[in-house]
Amino acid sequence: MKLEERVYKKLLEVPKGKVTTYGDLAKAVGLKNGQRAIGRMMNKNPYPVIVPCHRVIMSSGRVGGYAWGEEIKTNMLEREGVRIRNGRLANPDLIHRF
DNA sequence: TTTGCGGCAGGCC
DNA sequence: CGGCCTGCCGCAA
Repeated sequence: MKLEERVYKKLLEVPKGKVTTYGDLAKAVGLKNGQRAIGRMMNKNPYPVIVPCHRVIMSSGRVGGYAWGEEIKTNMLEREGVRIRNGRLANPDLIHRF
């Protein structure tokens, strides 16, 4: 199974209302410093909507980028119950742990 | 808080 | 097959 396959699968473990970070996701699949690689895979997400790539944010707490626009990403998160304040995650407890 | 540079998979020569 | 470039990051300075 390709790495990206594992990444998407891993991401499906993140429940609605919670998020994860690029770094954590990278490590979850065996990459020590593959945050950027993860972001790239998300960007080219072959399974839009099915894979909740909008639940992946930066370790700093900032929302991070999104192929369809950061606003869309933020709205989707808010709609799932993840509050965002000025581009930042309002509640750090919402970060899912693998 | 902003800046710079390291690190990684995948696609394209 | 090898090298170069890109891209939703991370962290130290």
